[in-house]
This record gives sequence, C-alpha cells and structure tokens, in this order.
Amino acid sequence: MEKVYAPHDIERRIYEQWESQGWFQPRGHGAPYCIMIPPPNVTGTLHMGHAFQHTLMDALTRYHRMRGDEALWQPGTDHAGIATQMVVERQLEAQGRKRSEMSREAFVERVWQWKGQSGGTIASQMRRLGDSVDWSRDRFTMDAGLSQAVAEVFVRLHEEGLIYRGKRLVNWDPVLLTALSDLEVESTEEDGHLWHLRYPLEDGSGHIVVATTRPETMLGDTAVAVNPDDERYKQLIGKRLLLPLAERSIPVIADAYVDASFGSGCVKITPAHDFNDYEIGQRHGLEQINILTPRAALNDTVPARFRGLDRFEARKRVVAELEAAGQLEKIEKHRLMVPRGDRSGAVLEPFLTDQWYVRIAPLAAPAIAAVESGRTRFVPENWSKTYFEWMRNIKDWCVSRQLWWGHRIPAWYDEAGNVYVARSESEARSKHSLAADVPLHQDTDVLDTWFSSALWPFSTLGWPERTPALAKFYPTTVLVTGFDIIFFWVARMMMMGMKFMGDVPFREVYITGLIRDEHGEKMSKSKGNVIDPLDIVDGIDIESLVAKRTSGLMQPQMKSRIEKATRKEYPEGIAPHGTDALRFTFAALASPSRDIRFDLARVAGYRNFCNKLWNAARFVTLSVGDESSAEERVELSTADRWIRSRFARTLEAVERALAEYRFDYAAAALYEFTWYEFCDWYLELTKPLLQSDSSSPAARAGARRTLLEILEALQRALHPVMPFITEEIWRRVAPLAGRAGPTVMLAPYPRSADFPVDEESEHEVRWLQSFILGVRQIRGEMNINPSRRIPLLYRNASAHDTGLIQRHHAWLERLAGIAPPRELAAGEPQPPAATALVGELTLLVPMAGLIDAAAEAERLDKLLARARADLEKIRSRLANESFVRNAPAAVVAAERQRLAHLEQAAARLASQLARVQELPGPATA
RNA sequence: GGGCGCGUAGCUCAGCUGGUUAGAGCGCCGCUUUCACACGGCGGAGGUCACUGGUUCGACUCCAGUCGCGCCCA
Repeated sequence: MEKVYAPHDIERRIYEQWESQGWFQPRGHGAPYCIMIPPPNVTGTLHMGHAFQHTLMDALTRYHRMRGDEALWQPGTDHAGIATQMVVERQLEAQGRKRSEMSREAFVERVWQWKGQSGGTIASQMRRLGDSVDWSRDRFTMDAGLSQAVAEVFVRLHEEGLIYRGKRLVNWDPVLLTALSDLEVESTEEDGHLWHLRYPLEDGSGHIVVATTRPETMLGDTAVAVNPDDERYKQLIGKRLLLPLAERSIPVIADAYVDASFGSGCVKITPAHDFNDYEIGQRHGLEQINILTPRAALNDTVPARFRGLDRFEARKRVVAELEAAGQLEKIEKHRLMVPRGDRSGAVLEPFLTDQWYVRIAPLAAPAIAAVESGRTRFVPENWSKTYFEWMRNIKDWCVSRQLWWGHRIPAWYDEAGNVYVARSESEARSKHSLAADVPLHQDTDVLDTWFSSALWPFSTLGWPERTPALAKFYPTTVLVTGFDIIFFWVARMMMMGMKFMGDVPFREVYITGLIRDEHGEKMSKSKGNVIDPLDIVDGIDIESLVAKRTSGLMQPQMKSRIEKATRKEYPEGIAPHGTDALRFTFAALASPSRDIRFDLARVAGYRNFCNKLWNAARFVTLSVGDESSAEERVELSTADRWIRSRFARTLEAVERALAEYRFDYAAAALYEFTWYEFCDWYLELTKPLLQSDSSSPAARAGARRTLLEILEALQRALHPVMPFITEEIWRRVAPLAGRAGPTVMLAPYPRSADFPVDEESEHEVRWLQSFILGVRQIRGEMNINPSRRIPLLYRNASAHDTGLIQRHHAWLERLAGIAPPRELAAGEPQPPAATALVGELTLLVPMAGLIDAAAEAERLDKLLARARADLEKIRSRLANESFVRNAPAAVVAAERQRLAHLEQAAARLASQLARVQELPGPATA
C-alpha cells in the first residue's frame, strides 16, 4: 500500500466497476427502500447543495442496501422550462439570432440539441461523487412516459373540474412574456414615490385627492374608493368624478378594504392592473380596462398621445401633464414592495390574460390531513409548520406558461374558440364527435415545470401504468430536499400523490440545511462565490478558479470584485481532497440547523482522516503479514475485548443517529472510534504484543484476528459515507478477515450484536488510560522528550492496582514510555518526584535531572485549585437541604461519592505540593 | 403585520425529554521527524452558554420579556 492515500487513482476505477456490474439496481427480497432524486435542471451543473444532498441520499441508500433492504435510488433530471429556454435564447442571441424569428419546432429542436450536449454533465458529476443511483431507470421530465403522465393528470383534473381556464389577473413578466405563479415572484422593498393626484368632482364642487405609487395606471381607473366609515368622505359616496387625462366619468364607491389612515384615505381603483383593485372591482361590478400591451407599453384604450409609450415613460408623461394641469398635489418619497420575476428580474405587471388554473383547495385538504395524521412526517418536525402555513393559505395555481419549452397543454380549440381537453388531438375528436376535417389547433402554452415534477414520485415508476415498480416502491421511503422548495415541490407532490395514487408520495421528508459560503452568503453564480464540488475533489489552481467564476456573468461589472475576493479566499487555489473527504464533510455538517457554512478547512481535516484510515489499514496488513490465523488457538486480550466492545457501542450510536437522520452524530461516532479508539489506543496496544517474542502465539493470534475483524467491519460501517476508500481497503482486508464477496457495497452492514459489550475490559482500559495519561501529562508539561524512557515509582496501590500493573506492565511501559514501575517499599523515603493520581494509586516520576521543582509545584497548584473549586461547588450543593431532600437519591449519592473522591485527591495533592515546595529551587546550571 | 429560526471557546458548529468537570473540528502554545500515518504523535491554554426576570433543590437546556441578526409569507 502507498504511504499516503491517493483517492484520484482509485475512485473512477471503482465506480466503473460498481456500475458495470449492475450493483446499483434494487436486489433481493428485503423491504423496499426508495428515494426519489430531486431532479436537477438537465442543462445545469451540480452545485455544493446538490452534492450535499446527494451525499446524504447515497449514504441512506447504501446503508439500507447493506442492511438487506431492496433499495432504489431513482435518478433523473428536470427540463426546467423558463431557465432552459432563457439559456438557449441567450445562446441564439450570441449568434445574432432571435427566437421570435424562428419556428417553434426549430427552437424546440435547438433546445433538445442543447440538452443532448450538456445533459451529460450532471450524470458525470454524480458518478464522480459516487452516487449509487440505478442508472437503468434514469428519467427525464420530458420523456414520452412522463409526458403521458402529465397529459393524463391534466385531463383527469379537468374532467373533475379541478382545472379550469379563466381570464384573471396574473403575475405577468413583460420581458419573458409569460405568466408566473405566485411562487416565482420575488418582492423586495425599493425606493419609490407616492404621487398625490387631484380628481375633480363632476358637479364642479371641488376635487378629491388619491395617492398612488404607479400614476400611469390612472388611465385605467374605473372608480375611487373610500372607507364607508370615513366621515370625511361619506357625503361623496355615489358622486362621480372626472378622470383627468382620460376624460372619463368614474364613481366614488365605498369599500371596507380602504385604509382611511393611509395617504389621503381615497384609493384609485384600477381593476385590470392591481390585485386588490381587481377584488374590489369584482365586488362592485366595475369595468376592467386593460391599458397595457404584453410588453408593458400603453395600448389603444388610452388617449392617442400616450399610446405605445413604455410604462415608465408613460409614468413621466402622466405626471408631467397632471402637474401642468394643476392636478398634482404633491410627491412624497415612499418605500414600496416591488414584485420582480425570479428569472428575469423584470418588474412584473398584474395583467389580465386567459390562463389555466388548478383549483387547489380540494387537493390541499387531503395533503394537509396526511401530514397532520403523521402519514408523512417532516424531519426536523418543525418544518411541518411551514408546510401547513402555506397549504392553509394556498391560492389557485396558475399552471400555463407562455413558453415554447415544456409540456404543451393538452387542449384544442376549434375556429369558434370552443376548447376540448383530451390526451391527444384524436381523442379530442372522438370524445367530442368532431369530424376529421374540423380544423383544431392545440393550445400554444406549456405547463409550469413544477406541474411535471409534482408527479415525479409516481411518473418515474411508470404511472399511469400500474407497473410492478410502482406497486413496490410507492409510497417512497423518504424525500431529501431543502426547505426552499417545500412550497414549490414538496407540497405539490403531496397533493398530486394523494390525488392520483391515493397515498402520500413519501413517508418522511428530511429537510436539509442550505449550504452557504464561508461568510454565510448564499452561493450563487452572480455573487461569484460558487464552488464546483468536483474542484474540491480534484483540486483547481487559482487561475482556473478565477476564470470559472468570472466567465459568463450576467453582470460583467462584478468581475473584478469577484476576482479579488476569490484570490483572497483561495490564494493557492483549492487542493485536491478526494470524494470521500468531501462526502464525510457533508455528513459531519448535516446537523439540523437551516444554514450551513461551508468551511474548506473542515474538508482538509477529513482528508487527513482518510489518510489516517488508510495508514491504519497499512499497519494492519503489514502487522498481520502472511501468518494465517484461521487454525491457530486464539486468545483475546483485554485490549481485543475492549475494542470489540467499543465498536459495538459505536455501531449502536450510528444506528440511532441514522434512524433520526443525524448524519453529524453518525459521522462523529465513526470518526471518534476510528481515530481516538482504534488508532490512538488499540493499534498502540497491539504493538507490544505483536512486536515482542515474549507474548504467546495465541495472544498474537488474538490481536491479529481482532485487528482484521475490526478493520474489516469498520470499512463496512464507514462505507455509506465514504464509499471509495472503504471499498479499496475492504478488498485487501476482507479475504484476510475471512469474509468473502466481490464488494463491500453488497456486504452486510455490521450490527452491534456482532460485537460483545465487555464492561470489564472497558473498565480496565479506562484504568490503563488514566495511568498512561497521568505520566504523559507530567512528561508533556515538563517538556520531556517523548522518546526518553523515564523511571516510575508508585505507592498506595490496592491489590487491584497491583494486579493490573503486573498484568499490563508491557502496555504501561510502552505507552507511557516508562521503565518497569517499582512500588515504593514500606518505610522507603520518597525521592523528590512529580505526581499523578490514578484513583487511589499515586504515581511518582522522580525528578532527578528531569523535572524542575518549581514547575511541578506550579502544575500541582493548578490541579489543586481546580479540585478545590469543584469541591466548593459540591459542598455547597450538598449543604443545601432541599437539594438533598428533593433530588433523586441516585443524584445525591453520586455527589457524595464524588465529594469523597475529590477530598481525598485534594488532600494528596496538597501534601505533595507541600513536599515539592520544600525542595531547593531549580539548579541554575 | 403573520410565521419560523439564530445568538455557546479566536473561527465554524454540536449539546436529546433540566442533574457530575459545557463538547467537537479548525486555529493557537509547548515537546517531538521512534520502525502505519508530520495529511503524524504527546501534552496544554481557551467559554459570566446575548441580556433581564421567572419556574425549580438545581437552568446552556423550560417560561416570559429585552437587545442584536437572519429567512419565509402578506
């Protein structure tokens, strides 16, 4: 084996073998275990958040596969309608072409080309990350089968009246020229103005003042509203106003919606361009005047001189003309919420158009009930509140998008404008008895991308066909995703699953935190702080990293800032760490908190861990040599029994942690066991045995067997999180440990019951550790060279202590670096010495030439102070009568025992301190 | 305005249903290139658990409030 672990050489080779052997496919007859991948954008790349979630999904899948479950991790990708269309449009622009000059067919063909070209990126990233997905079942939301599911769902919902078409206000993106759902709107507070406009009364008896943040919309006003209880305006209700500029007559109406304390207390009502006004308009039967074109310029309903003006240009003109006419009372600065499209960034317009909607309330009710009843459980549980909050206030879902890339809406129109919803044009004809020569044209809109992803848990399994896979794996076991898409995706899958499968899509929803950069900022291309997970795996030099972060920016002016920050953060670029180190980091970071700052130093730490594990394997294989231990007589030492016992406890902890998705606990338990128990203690404890001729062959065989068995089982235990290194080590070690099989990934996950808990050995090793630690502390604090053997005396030893010292002297000598310990004879004067306490036992390191008396005095003083501080606390606690009366007896007894121990230790420290203080000062030599 | 969350060692974070001395990684200080590993070994320092009040024999943990920060929804 190489001296340093070299992940690069082995990862690809191993993955290729796993895949080509078909080992990722569900196998066996265990309980079905299924995770649906949240489908990434097919033309995108995986970012750190994906890598994080994939690590957790893969760990779960591998863990359950090894435990004998029939495990399926279903892969696939999403067509990501708007995002993908925008990317391709930008590519066309770069070539001087425009979508609007192409046929729809040609454009869609172009998108498919792009998908074919870039679609492999994600798959290759996933392979490098070690994802054990069943590639034979790979799906894409625009596949024939999934598209059929989409049409089926649309038609059935329509037949039940749960999908309808209507002319309503939608969030309209005037740049992308499409409707958006509420969720795609990002409202931010921005600086603006409040314009106070005078609207004259028709009877000439004066005017009233309305305040607005969007004065251009006044051209579409059809009323002014006041609060019915507002004394100032009561007498005006029912009167008519002359709308300036447009020269139209509009009524003053009363509506409780109006807040009398805001602005003037009078609100202009523009039903076609404001959601609240729309509602008021409905209540009062007001006319809806749409004054905008789809690109948000003024249309022909406004006076000729305003026609064709862009909305913001029109605002200036309207304000200027009103001012000239003396109808502008004042302008105030005002902060307001501005809705923008999450993709385009354009200011959205509430816009009256024909759109398709899903009636959500009947679908939401069962989805809410499923979580209330616990049929689906959120982890951490608190996220269910977010889910409920949204589901209980949910509005109908606008599902049509004016895009070309996506699932075309399965609706056909005849020349009279009648609509026929069907799975296909021919079904539309047969269903509605339309002759073959009746001209029909299909709806030009496509469906919201989330419509198809809402069906993902069953469409990928073959629905609407009742396939065996569907029967076996639905409901799936767990969904692993971020809280940012609980609304977008989780809730919608719940609704569609309940509706079409009659059951929840997943029994648990494990909500992960969001990976942020080292400063806590969300990682994004535009901020220039993204890291490609593979750059951490393989490493990247600083120039390439800068180039990667600054190319293809939407805002090129950010370039120098991004470059500077990148060079500061990663002056040397990023070193290679290997996939396993990255994965282990993700597992270790997966605590229940909602934000996770990613720290590269952490990955470096776990790369070191990989190296530690690798070298432990090296040690074991070298130590065991070729000696076959199979037929020998085997005797297990205290250390052998101890490490088996500790491993059993580790496995218990891991099992408990994974059952509640505490990957951080599982990672910590495995890390601590591997490094602090197996490497730091157990390997060291085997050395005196293996490297000495005086130990018995049976004892050596016991150590060799234990080394191999624990190392082998440890690879299985670590495999779900660190698949590559464990596979590499396991294949070398498993045959030596007597375990057959082609791969660790199909070997059984180790069970705590396989390794007996042994209290006695744990107790003995704790004693050994405290003995060794006592000596090491003296050595460390006195700066004694670790390689120097030091003499050791002891006194006040119980029979138990004496027995342990005799039995384990080889370990004590080796690990504490001492000469054979010698008991101080009765009456023998104690030489000047540094002291350590092991329970009752007192260890003495003679000072001669090694230790400075003053330094030892200082050290003892510190220990004594600590002991006295603790004593003080315990005494006052026990002096408190109500503590003794009310606290559980066990707690009180434990305190009393502690008090006794501490008192004794403090007394001995004090007398030792006095002894040391009497010594002459340090030799000046 | 409604909902959710955070404030613990220099930094990044754990700390479950209240109970010994509040933990980890990284960083820091000292010793150390001994035959698995310097991506290593050994030892050490470092915290008034944001603040105030309450419940309790006992609060980092439960409750109320204050301050600071964040996210989501309107």
